[in-house]
Amino acid sequence: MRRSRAFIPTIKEAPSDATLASHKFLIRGGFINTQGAGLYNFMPLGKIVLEKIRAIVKEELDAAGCNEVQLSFVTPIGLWERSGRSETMGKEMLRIKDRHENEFVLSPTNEEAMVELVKNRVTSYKDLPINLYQINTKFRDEARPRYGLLRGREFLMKDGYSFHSSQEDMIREFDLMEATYKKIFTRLGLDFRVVAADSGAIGGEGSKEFHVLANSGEDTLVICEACDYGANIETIFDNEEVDALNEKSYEELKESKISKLCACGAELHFKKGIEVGHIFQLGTKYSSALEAHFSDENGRAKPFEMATFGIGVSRLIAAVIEQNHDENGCIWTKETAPYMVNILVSNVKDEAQSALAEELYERLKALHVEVMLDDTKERFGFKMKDAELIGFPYTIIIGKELQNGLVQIYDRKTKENSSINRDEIYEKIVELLK
RNA sequence: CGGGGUGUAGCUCAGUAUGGUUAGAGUACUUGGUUUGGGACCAAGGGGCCGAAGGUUCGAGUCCUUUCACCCCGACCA
Repeated sequence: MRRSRAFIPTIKEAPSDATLASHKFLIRGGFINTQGAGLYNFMPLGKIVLEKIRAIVKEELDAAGCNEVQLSFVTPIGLWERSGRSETMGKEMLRIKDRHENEFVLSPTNEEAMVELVKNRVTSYKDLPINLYQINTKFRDEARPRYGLLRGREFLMKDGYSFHSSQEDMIREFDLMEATYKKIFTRLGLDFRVVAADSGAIGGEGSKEFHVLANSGEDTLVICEACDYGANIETIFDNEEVDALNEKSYEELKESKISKLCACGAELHFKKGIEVGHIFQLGTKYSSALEAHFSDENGRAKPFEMATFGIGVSRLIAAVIEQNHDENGCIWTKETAPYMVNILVSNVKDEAQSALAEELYERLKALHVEVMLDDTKERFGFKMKDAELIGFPYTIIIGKELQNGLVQIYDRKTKENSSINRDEIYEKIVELLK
């Protein structure tokens, strides 16, 4: 993409309401803009990142044997009345009426709809197990949306549901999804932890959360560095005790509770996390309520054993930036960067600079490298600041050193600026991208 | 949903206690010139139903009423 043709409205000042780095930089960098409270538009850069994350989620789930579907976003209220969640989820569900005064809900999650989809279509134990997922818009009418993409009302989430003939098989799938989620977050280049969690409004027994570690995280995690143990603090302490923790008088709580939690006995640490994934063992809660049955080996009707699996896809965009940024802007990981390479022409009026940039641009495009050519007439400093704000992993600087036969590669993460002979730059950048 | 706050240029904000020329600054944008390796400088421009609706007044960005939106603290939550 040529910068001169791209719609990337970067701005110098962040909106006054943005407090988090991800919120500020995603807006300043022209990735997203605010449509209303908790509502965001994805502009070209944001859309590219969103699609990249979505693609990785899909690839790994498909590889694990899941089936992608797409459910309607608007659902009849009756669906929610049958499960009882019309009551229990309350105002979190946004209700609307059509011209006939029929009531509908903008789906906040889809257990009911997915059970209805499978009910009477999967009727035998021979058809099980089955794992269905979708990556689709959700709407939760949060009492107080905030923090940009981290807590919007409308968001993109992957929600998956598996159906089984036995609890053992459901647990097998649960473990498979845990492993799959680890692959996904590892590919995204994130530092994350899996912790024991509360099941909350979704219901169910065993549940694990996946947290991206970041100081701005809303959740507090108790983590053992020696073994795999980790838990959301909500599972260990009640609210009063959590308040006590915030006042740093937690030594006694630690003595009384935490010390008994970790089998290996090593020291436990508190860390802040952003929840980006949550997997639940549901059992038969929804299949029973909605009378979704299959026939077992003896011809007896049984409700499906179920599990459910969520990933906050749009939230992940913000999580990547919360974990990877500096004072100048975004630092994308290799799998999330909207463009891997930015070719910066310091002075577009200099024919030698432009010619080399054009040549490199065409060669990299031919290799299917995601490359931006900054061919705008801005000054060098402006372009550098812009490149840092957007967060291209590599910027090839073609500027005044070209008269000495040199160009530079600026590494966004390390901030190193290394000079390369102009004849070696193509091979060098291809090497870096491997 | 409780408590607090803010709506004035694309963005960040002055101006509102005490009503009174043609509503301001910075930034962004346009044009010209000078610059040219870290968000340049000079000059000249364009851009506002002062959130909306009523009201008081000779006169309202400013006062009154209603309403909408947004933000912050809490409670709640992927």
